Amino acid sequence: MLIFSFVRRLLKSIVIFRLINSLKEMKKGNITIKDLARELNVSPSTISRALKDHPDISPETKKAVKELSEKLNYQPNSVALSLRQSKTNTIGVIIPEIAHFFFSAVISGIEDIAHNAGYHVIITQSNESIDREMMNTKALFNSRVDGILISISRETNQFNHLQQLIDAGTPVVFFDRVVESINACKVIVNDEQGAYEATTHLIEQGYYRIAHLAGPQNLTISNNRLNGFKAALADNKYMIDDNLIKICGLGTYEEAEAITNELLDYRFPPDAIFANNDVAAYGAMTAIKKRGMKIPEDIAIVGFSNWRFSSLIQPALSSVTQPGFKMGQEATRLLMKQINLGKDEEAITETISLKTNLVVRESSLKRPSEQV
Amino acid sequence: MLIFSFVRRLLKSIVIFRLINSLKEMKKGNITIKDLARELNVSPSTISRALKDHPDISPETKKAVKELSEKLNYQPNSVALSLRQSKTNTIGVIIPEIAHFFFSAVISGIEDIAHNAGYHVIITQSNESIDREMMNTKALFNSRVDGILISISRETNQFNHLQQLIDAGTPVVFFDRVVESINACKVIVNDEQGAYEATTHLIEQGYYRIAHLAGPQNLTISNNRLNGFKAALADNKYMIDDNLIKICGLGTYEEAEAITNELLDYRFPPDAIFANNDVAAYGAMTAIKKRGMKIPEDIAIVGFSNWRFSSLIQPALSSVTQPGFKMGQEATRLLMKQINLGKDEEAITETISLKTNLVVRESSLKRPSEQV
DNA sequence: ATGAAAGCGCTAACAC
DNA sequence: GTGTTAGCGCTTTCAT
Repeated sequence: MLIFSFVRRLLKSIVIFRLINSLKEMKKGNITIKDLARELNVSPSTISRALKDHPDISPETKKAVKELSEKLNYQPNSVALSLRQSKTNTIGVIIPEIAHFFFSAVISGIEDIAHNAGYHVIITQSNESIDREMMNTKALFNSRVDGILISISRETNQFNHLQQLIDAGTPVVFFDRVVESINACKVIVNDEQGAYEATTHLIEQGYYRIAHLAGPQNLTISNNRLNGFKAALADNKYMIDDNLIKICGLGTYEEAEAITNELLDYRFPPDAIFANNDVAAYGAMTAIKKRGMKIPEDIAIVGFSNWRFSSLIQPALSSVTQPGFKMGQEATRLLMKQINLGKDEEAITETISLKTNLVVRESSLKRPSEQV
Repeated sequence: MLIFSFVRRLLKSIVIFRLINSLKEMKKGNITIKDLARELNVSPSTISRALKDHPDISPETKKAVKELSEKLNYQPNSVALSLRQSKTNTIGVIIPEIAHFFFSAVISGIEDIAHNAGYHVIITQSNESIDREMMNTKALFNSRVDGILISISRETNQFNHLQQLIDAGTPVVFFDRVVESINACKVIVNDEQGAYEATTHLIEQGYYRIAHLAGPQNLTISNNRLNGFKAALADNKYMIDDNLIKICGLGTYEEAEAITNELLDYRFPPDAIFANNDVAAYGAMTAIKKRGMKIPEDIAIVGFSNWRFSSLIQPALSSVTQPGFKMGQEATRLLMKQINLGKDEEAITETISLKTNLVVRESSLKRPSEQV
């Protein structure tokens, strides 16, 4: 009688214990290795080893551990792991703007490679502000990301925060908007070649008075594009007419519109315009349309493209597009290479230059000879 | 003499120690609280407290600590913090596709709110695959993110992984593509109202035979849009002609093109088309153009928009656009609310329905009365 | 084949 | 006002 009662109480307390236990687990859903250990009467280390198929562990133990972990839906805590191994399996990305076709394509490429390599991707945007870029660099560093991919903001004119990052040993890869003066891995678009191709294409189509709406000359990309433009003219024995090269320093489409109007007012106006970017192309298009002129019958346009206005101009105009997805992929590959570098191997500082794509819209380019 | 020599040796050893120390720090750039403590001959806890302006710490100590931490550029290790507080200050996002205008706008909205709340954002994409979606859910859970924002993949037809997540206590907010059967926070677009507005707009412009290219009727959104369309007709005392409602089940533009051709072959063809999505709109546009008909002189089109084809149709056609940025913001706000909920407060399960925007292109809509 | 113990970097309850 | 200690969850020597 007494024994019976004792056993009953024991059972009851066990049941209650289990109940409380599972309730607790329900509530915070965080089963740990300790929990498994307690349940199976082994030490945490055994669980840890069993879960990773360590050869020392007996098959029975392994089986038991795996079954229980399955049953309780044990999920390892990556944060603890990160702390232990000083490795987060996470990379950080800093870009000027997310909702931008080019950059979202880049992110997609980054995620593609990172995911396959077992890495997470933390996205931050600088919104073209250097302050925010600095905050993001610091925050990502504090999160101990294993590497950082960055395209600098338009405002960024000093680079201490980036140099510090590199000096602290964080692998960094720059893409698209890179810092010339920093010795690091970079992935860029071959703007010069893109501009060269676009201009050559215009020439091949028979255009002979091609203007260029250039970007601010302190930006490397603007300069490269201008150089590509000039090189194409030179290689085709065209004269370089400085009156047909106009710098749009503000970057607004109103400016481009005004400048295009100047060009159109020439006694011998251009028959084609190569625009440094889509904003300029849009401005040019606006000016032309307002005059009741037709594209491409009266004048052709090709522009480097970019998201903000692309939905407005892409269908109408030919463009030189940047390979965003590929850029994301290549940058991430480069980063992975650096991350997996042995401690004592020397850092790599490769620069990859990607080709642009020339997208020709029939409606925007015709041989003048085919015009009425 | 002897004393002098001793002092010199002492100084020398100190200098060497410092040198080695700073070299070590240079190499891995990871100054810890312990390092600061050792340097200042205080305990780590004092450093910790001094850095967070704990009232117990003397002003002098605080000053010394802050100066040193500044000098050595100490950066707290967020991983350790996360482990300690079981809080990562990170939220996870699972979307079908990143390089999609709508979704990148959503991400941007998410990052906006998250950043201001001091959170990081981890982006993962499911690529419309349920397997990958499940992997991502698990990986994010393992990373112990403080909450998850998700738009389910097109393939997702069972929801255990999501229900488990919620049961485990992870705050979850669904957006755009939500799961009806799960009780959780959701942010959606009011498709019915959007369709209603677009249709009403066509009616107001004087169109009187409006066809609808509908989507597969198992998708809630298609159904909602169809309902909005019908409601607008009904409210304007238009007859609902089932012959003018065509379901495009495949979702290809070729299908939409073929169906549009059917419509155009009617003895009394429609004078306007309201397309369930941009693919359908594009198909309709193609069919119309191939017949040499003009938009909108011969027939008008309005479509729900979405990125893939938007650069092709947006400039030409009016559209109903989804507020991606705002959706990201609202979803994140909702998530933050849940995260900041006291342990014992009951979960919230709010649903927010956002308005669409009707974007009217002059070139795509004219009063028939103004036609020749 | 398994356990005990230390430690990744930080904080907070508890001493003194 | 400051130090000691324990512990977040996990791995990994070193014992046994």
